[in-house]
Amino acid sequence: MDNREMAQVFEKIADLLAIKGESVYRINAYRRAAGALNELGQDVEDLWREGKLRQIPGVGEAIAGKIDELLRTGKLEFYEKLTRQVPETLLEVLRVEDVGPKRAAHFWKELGITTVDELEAAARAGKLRELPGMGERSEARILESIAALRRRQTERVPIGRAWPVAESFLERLRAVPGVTAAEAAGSLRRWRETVGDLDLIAGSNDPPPAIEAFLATPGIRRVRSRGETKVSVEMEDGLRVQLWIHPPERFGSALQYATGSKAHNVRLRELALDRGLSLSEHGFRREDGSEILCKEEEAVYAELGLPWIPPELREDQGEIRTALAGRLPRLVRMGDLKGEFHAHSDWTDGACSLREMAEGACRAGLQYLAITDHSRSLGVANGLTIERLQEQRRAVEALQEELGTRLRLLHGAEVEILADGSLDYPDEILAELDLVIAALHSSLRQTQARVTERLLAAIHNPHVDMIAHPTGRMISSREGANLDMEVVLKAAAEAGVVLEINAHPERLDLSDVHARRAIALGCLLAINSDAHRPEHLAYRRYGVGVARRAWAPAERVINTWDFDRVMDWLQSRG
DNA sequence: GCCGTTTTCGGCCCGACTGTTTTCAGTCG
Repeated sequence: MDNREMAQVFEKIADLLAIKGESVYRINAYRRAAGALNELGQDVEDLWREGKLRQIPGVGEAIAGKIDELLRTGKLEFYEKLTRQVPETLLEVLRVEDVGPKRAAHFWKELGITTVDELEAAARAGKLRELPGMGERSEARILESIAALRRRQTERVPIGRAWPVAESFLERLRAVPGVTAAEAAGSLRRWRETVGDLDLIAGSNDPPPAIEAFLATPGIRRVRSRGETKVSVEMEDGLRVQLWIHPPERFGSALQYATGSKAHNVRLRELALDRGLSLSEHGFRREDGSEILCKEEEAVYAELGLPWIPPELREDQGEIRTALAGRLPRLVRMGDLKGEFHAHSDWTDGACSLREMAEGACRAGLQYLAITDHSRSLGVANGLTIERLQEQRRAVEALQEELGTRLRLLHGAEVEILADGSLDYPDEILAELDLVIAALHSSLRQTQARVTERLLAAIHNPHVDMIAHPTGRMISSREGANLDMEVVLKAAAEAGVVLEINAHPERLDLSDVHARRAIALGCLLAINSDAHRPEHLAYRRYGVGVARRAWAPAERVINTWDFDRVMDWLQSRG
């Protein structure tokens, strides 16, 4: 049982306890433990073997005991007992918007409803409106929510789709007279790999025109709620977008609050309470009731004796302690990236010529670009035979002649790690390349032992400089290989092989959690677009988001290095 | 159920919006 599966068990326990009407604090304890497991960065089973479960924040005696039982037996008697008391299918009912634990319990106990289908039938039959606290409108609202739930393909949307939608709203809002600022908040601003919905904050003393502009944005299916200062809509594809409008003098407090994460904000509130202040989206309130307004987010942190903390770190993963100690890293920024190490051309499955890719890199302000087309075994991508690879090298050299010093080209390849762990080109061919990226594209479903062994073999090949998208996952569609990541990261650190953060928004592989662990273990990282056309170079911003969430200092990301330093490094590898 | 430079018990964030209510409960973030 991996961390994610175990976290899901604890999330379910929390929901079932909520339906039972248990103490919210007990419920939250399970949610916190689930969150901690998701953010752990290493296999919980390793900590378990070392007897270190209690070191996980939010895991005490009781939950440690449950983790132990789950790992020993694969089952949990406590969970099974709960599901005998509360039907497990009610968890599905909770996913309906506007139905929380209280209503779910109510519907179940009064009407025997245990599934979404039964809830829908009851609503259509006009039975919900008869319950106390319910009425016709609540019933209609629940029917709408059920329809919206069925339209939504997935609960969370990849960040690569979310940002462009957010930007279309923000652009309109910023053009409204009286709007002093408009920013994305929530998990989008923290650059999580997927977001549940979009949270936007605007500063204005005159909300109505801002709300009008917001509602005039194309693609809205329906308005979910609309108040004086807050409005919420659902897009055609089910994505939810909400806007809060605050007076400009409170914009910083509002943005800080809405950016979260919840756990981060709870910690900040504790710090505020220590200072006799209470903190909310409206700002600080002193004990005498007077207010401290924060126009800028920096002021919120300054009031608590903290430097501004980058949103990507706000996950309650030690950022506040580190900030108090003045030890926050100088995180890598988009503007730090000087080169791209992973790009394709029409020699394989790219859409554009070498020259078009090079021009794109120049427009993106890059100093250097590595052409790394696919190797011969990747037939679907028209992988390069040795002859074509060598022909391509001459073409790259010719293009370099033309480009002069505008852009430095590297000739490399994205070389298949074959099912037996060997590489797709012989060593003497690899030795001719400026840069060798090894990658898994096939046989991802092998056992953990086998697929890990393949990757280790690649890492130990002296010609391999970098590993592309280590797990091969696709966020919306495919689980990655079941790697023993701890072993892989340690081997990469030891061999000096760079691990890619593939910036394609469907990959983001390494993930934030694994990248952070990689940094802790001493690995070097690269942020690569894996561009198949020049516009894909813009994906790098998503990779930067992942790297920042991993606490990556610029120094550890080799794209921040000058071309000369990159060449020195490659030569030192032989 | 967890946690501790306010330690082993007593805290654990808080406001907007909606709908059903004449003052509040539920949900959400």
